Amino acid sequence: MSPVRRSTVYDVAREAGVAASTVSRAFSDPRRVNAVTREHVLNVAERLGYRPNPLASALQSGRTATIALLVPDIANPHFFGTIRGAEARASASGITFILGYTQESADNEREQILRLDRSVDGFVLASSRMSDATTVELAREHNMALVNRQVEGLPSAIVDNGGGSRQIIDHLASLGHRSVVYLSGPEQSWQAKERWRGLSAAAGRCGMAATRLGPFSPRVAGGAAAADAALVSGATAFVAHNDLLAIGMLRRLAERGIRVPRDRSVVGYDDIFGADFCVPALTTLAGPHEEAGRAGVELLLNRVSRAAAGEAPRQVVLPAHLVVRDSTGPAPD
Amino acid sequence: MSPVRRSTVYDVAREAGVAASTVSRAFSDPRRVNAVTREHVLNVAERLGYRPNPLASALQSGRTATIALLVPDIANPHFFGTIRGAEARASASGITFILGYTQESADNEREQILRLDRSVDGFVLASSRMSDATTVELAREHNMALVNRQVEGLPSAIVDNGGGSRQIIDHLASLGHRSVVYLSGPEQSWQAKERWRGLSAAAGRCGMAATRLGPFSPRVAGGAAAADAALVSGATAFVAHNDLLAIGMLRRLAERGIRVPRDRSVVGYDDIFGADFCVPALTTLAGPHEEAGRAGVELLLNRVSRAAAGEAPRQVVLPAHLVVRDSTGPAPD
DNA sequence: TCGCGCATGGCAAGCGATTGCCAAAAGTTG
DNA sequence: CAACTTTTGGCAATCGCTTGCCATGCGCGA
Repeated sequence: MSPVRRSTVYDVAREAGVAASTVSRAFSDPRRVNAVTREHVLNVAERLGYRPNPLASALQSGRTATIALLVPDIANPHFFGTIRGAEARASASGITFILGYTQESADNEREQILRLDRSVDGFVLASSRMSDATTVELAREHNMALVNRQVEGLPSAIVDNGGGSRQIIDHLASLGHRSVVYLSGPEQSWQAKERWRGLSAAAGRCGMAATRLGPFSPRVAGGAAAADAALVSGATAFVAHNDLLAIGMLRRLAERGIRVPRDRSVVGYDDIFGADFCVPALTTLAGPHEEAGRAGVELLLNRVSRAAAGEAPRQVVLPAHLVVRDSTGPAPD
Repeated sequence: MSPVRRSTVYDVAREAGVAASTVSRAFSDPRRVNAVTREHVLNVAERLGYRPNPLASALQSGRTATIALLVPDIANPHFFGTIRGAEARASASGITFILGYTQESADNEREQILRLDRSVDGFVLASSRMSDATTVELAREHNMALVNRQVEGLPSAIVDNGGGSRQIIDHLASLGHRSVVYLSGPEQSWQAKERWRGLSAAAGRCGMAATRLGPFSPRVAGGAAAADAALVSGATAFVAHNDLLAIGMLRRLAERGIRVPRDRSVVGYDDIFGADFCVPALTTLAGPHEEAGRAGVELLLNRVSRAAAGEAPRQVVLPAHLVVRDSTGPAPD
């Protein structure tokens, strides 16, 4: 492997007949060095195959040009959009992208932040499971932005599932449904709360009965329990915490001989890969999750400059929209 | 954010009444310091909330406790298994995990390796698009392991798609098919070559006609072109480069009124999320991809010690197995 | 001609750990 | 008890870059 000695600022400096500081500035602060000198230094550097050592640079300057994205569950296709968007935005700025997996645990999340602290310039937390208090406290010492979670005083980018839930209710209401049950996700999930808040508020407005069951494991495997519970509830429309759960429910309902959408309607959230080709194709609340990931990184990168300018952190809200497919239909008699 | 001054070895040293070197050793080389002293140092460190700065440590020691996984395409669910496995194995060893996305480009891959070089202890390349020559050359200066790609002299972990392809042919042959067409993936894809090699060899052995078409974009969107081309070929069995392509083909075939599996049979590779609930459910060659990701990291971590012991790099081959679902059936008359 | 300011480059002190080497203390052995 | 080994801790150099501060030289106005 690497028995090769990489060249350093000093090698370049010697070869170019300047001081190391000049080499450093030629790369990082062009205005600080004469254009001719700079050109010369860059040429020599090129010839020697010099690349600045990011570790040494970070150690001295405190800037790592690296960010970390922490997600609760790598297995969940829902996060792929966020991951892609975040990675793309980071690499567009030449920033190294660390992916951390917190296993749906707030402690784990906290631990990763502490561990990575010095190695990154900041964190993007996707669907963070930490309490508001813990989050705020950590934010005092660590640069961070949230995705699909809002906490007072912190920059965040969310897909408006709360508001979007209204679209679900309107859709169901127009199909004649009078009762809906929400199959809830993890208890610490801010999104689960938002979704329920949106659903119950909208249901209230149009006189529809709304109940909540759960929590259920937000995976395909959780669908069986959710479907059974939903059937017992007597509601005609089932809204699942996410598409994985919804797909699992569809499967269970089919097993039990319940016809969707004739007997019951099913709605999910996220519009994940597969939502369009499961059977029946799933009606679901889609959102620009890739965009949210991108925005999360953007907010993080801007945070320091905004704070310096005395501006408040931004809370970006991206619109969600309902994709109507085959899993919803008129309420049964 | 972080106006806080983190404590350093020196703070701990002063507070504990020892030298900084002792503090350092208390953490990294326990045998080198008396058990009582060590305990004391650790207590003081704990009290001061000391955490070693990984950057400073890496700069001096050359060890970063970080690895990078490079994948061609974050959007492809096929890689999720690999990513999960690799992440899990890395974090089990307390190793920071960098995810890089190479956009199916060999140049990009190379550039990332050069860029990250000093920041990581090594690279795991998943389905690398680089030529053997480039790979070997880079491997001289960089610690790396391959997943789903074999190159002479480098450690690798692959899912045996070449061998597994025989299972596909056997399955199709037993259903009476006499001709098969392979809808190929990216030209630089080693896997695509392996799959075709396996298919054509096995087909030859049982007197089945095998042809190859393509390359096609290995995504759902590529399925339409692939399906149309496959139909023209006249073969009764279609083997797609991966499940995404296969799902796209199923969709196109349905549009065109071709019934699967009655009129044609379709097989994919990877058994991705969704392969079991698309319609018809997809027959596909499944493999332990998570395991492959894990093994890739494992090989990387062991590489240095094995090289020191004069052992040759290992080439791990993990078995694939055919999952028969509804997209394959008896050959039409 | 003198003085002043600005552009440019160099010096050297860090950043926070690791580690080779040395010395003192403690333990072993005959 | 002398001589020798082993254990343990400290010193100080080092990893490669950044950056505050100083020195030089030049242009330019008065």
